[in-house]
Amino acid sequence: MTPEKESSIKVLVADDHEIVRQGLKTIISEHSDLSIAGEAENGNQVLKILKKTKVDVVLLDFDMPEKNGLDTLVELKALYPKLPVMILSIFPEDHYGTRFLKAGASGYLQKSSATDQLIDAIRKVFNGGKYISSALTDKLVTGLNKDKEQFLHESLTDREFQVFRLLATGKKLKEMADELCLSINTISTYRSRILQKMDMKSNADVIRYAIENGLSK
Amino acid sequence: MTPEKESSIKVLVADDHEIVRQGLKTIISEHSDLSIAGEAENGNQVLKILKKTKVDVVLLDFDMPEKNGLDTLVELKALYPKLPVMILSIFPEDHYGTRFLKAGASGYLQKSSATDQLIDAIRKVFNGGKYISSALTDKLVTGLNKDKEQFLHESLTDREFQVFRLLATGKKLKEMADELCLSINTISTYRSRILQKMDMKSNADVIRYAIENGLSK
DNA sequence: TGGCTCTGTAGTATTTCTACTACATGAATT
DNA sequence: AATTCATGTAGTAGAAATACTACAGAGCCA
Repeated sequence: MTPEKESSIKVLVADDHEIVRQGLKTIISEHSDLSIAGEAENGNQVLKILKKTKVDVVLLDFDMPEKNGLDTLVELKALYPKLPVMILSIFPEDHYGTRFLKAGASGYLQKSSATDQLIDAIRKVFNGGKYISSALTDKLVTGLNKDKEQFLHESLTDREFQVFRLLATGKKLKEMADELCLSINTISTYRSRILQKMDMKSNADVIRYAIENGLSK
Repeated sequence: MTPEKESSIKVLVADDHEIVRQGLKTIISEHSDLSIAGEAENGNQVLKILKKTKVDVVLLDFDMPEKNGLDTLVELKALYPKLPVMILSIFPEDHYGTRFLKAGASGYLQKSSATDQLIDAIRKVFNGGKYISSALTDKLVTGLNKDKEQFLHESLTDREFQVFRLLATGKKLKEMADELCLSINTISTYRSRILQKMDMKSNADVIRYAIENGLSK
């Protein structure tokens, strides 16, 4: 492990894939102004580490089990409003980016991005800036003036959207309820609201939509 | 980069995520009996590298753009039947594992696996073995001995296929039963047989398969 | 020719889903 | 301040899906 420098930006790496964590650690430790503050497999570990360790920037995987990126982000921002959080995801930013930025993320980066971009992004959010791709910037700018909903799913609330994603992968009510610690009936209510908002009739429509719009793989 | 040793196992790393490639390279180069033969962002690059370079094992990401893992795997095995290929995926092996093994992969590993498992797997497939989880082994023993069908759905009977198509569009049991003038229970039986034959767990899998294989608009 | 396996079919019992209803907050609007 | 709307949450009852079992005919193979 790179010896921690006093002046370096301390980065907490959170991803459930060990391989990805390894990649991030390697990339970060190759830059002398950055260092690893710690690593976490899920959102709960992130919170635990933050209690004990000084962290300057959190790199948070979107899609973690147990406690996912969005939930973790919300908690994180409640506890540490000033801590910059970068979201990492395998999905294109134009589909999910705005949701995370609204929830307080400082940036959103696809995992397929170049390492240079990652480093840039970390430095930028450390200095209080936001990091978003130019594609997303365009979308935000045009989206503010023009018709708001380019995508049907953008009208969903965060909770609804969580359920939407689970629904799209064919999860059962019970599984979703367990995962989100909610009643089966609550999930079912979300489902109804999703179908209504998106003008759909069945789970199959949701799955199809998710696949066709790259929200599910 | 680690200097290449004459005796080491040369691994080609193929993944569209630079971060993941970096992680894989780091992990591999920490083991003295392994080395990096090259890296590729997509299937075409894999083929290009193989033409010029000696490679002992290919680590292939399931989900690459331009040319995905399965397509690449098939081409690879056609050109280099003896070259061991490990599939890496973010998905649990019980969802997709068998498909890849049927197509000639030497192993299937989730990206969330421990690095030790990755190293074990590479060594094992290099020595001509197969690397699969024990959960998956059970499944295979029951299903793999038969001749491979090019498409999973080809093993369905006509009736089953009719139901398959209806299922894939999200039709309800009652609707299907009416359309085919059969009992709801009969449709349900077909559904079970479809899932069993195609190694699937839910209607969502069917819908996904149908979309991805152009069997559903 | 007897026995297997595959296919087409359906009933029963249980589990899961869904529609409908309800209520508490908090934000927005009048 | 009062009211309305959006959101997060859950209960109940009825509908739908599913698992399990069963059985008959067709074809196969030994």
